[in-house]
Amino acid sequence: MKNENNFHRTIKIFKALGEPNRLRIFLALQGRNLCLCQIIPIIKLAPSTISKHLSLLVEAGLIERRKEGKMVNYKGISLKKTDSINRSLINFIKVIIKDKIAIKDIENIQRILNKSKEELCQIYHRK
Amino acid sequence: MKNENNFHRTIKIFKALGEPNRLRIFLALQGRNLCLCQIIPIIKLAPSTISKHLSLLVEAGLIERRKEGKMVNYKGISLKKTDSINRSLINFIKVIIKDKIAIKDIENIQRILNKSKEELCQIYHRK
DNA sequence: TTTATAATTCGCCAAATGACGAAATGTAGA
DNA sequence: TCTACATTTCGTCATTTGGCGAATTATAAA
Repeated sequence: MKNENNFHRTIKIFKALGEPNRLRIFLALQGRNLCLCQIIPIIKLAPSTISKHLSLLVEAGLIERRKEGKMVNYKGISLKKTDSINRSLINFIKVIIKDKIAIKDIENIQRILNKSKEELCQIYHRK
Repeated sequence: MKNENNFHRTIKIFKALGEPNRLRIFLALQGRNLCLCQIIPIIKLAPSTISKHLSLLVEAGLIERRKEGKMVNYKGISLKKTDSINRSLINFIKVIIKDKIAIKDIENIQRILNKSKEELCQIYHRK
């Protein structure tokens, strides 16, 4: 991997993860596939805001976007095909993921996964 | 170390390093002691701006401040007494430090270290 | 092809950020 | 004590960021 762009890529990564709601989204997507409608009840922000956050995380190469029908699934980058910068992020993630806020979010995710995506989408569309 | 504050501490770290000039300052201070007047010719910003950046890095626990007479020396946190978050940062640093921008800054530092601190201070005071 | 709906883009606003120069602070030496 | 000077704090400004709702896009189903 070229070192030339490491600096700018690093800035993007730090900027992306330096915002509390984005860090929470990023941690929620570790080893987990979630679509926008599932992230809304975790982060509790407007769909458009969350969508923007997700785009920034994709831009930084921290999560992956995959379209599936009408829905768009997001997940944390797979650890196998990571470059040296991403690899060094993994330890970081392992530490932060044990944090109170992250744990609370993940508990919340368990509850959300019991509901269908369709049901979750209806909640925010009906208002 | 308590996990409770990891989240907020992580935000502070990412925020601090997500700004190009601060990342450059942070990298310049890895294994190196520099005072404000030495950082000015590297980063080329107003003393007050650099001072503010340094304060943010101190706040995030990424660098240390030590007063020595009229001057204030800064250096990267020592790796020995680091906690788990800092330890996981070290790998990151090792990757970024090889970047073009960081290398250019460090070459510049070599030239600056040949000048006396007094001389460097005079440069920005005379205007 | 029309309709419903999941997500994104757009336009706006308030708050935060990064920059500067001027003023203030603190220390060393005269 | 007075002066010089290294750094920080303060006040201001332009730019960026994060939030929202409305409009748009894209896809699946009717």
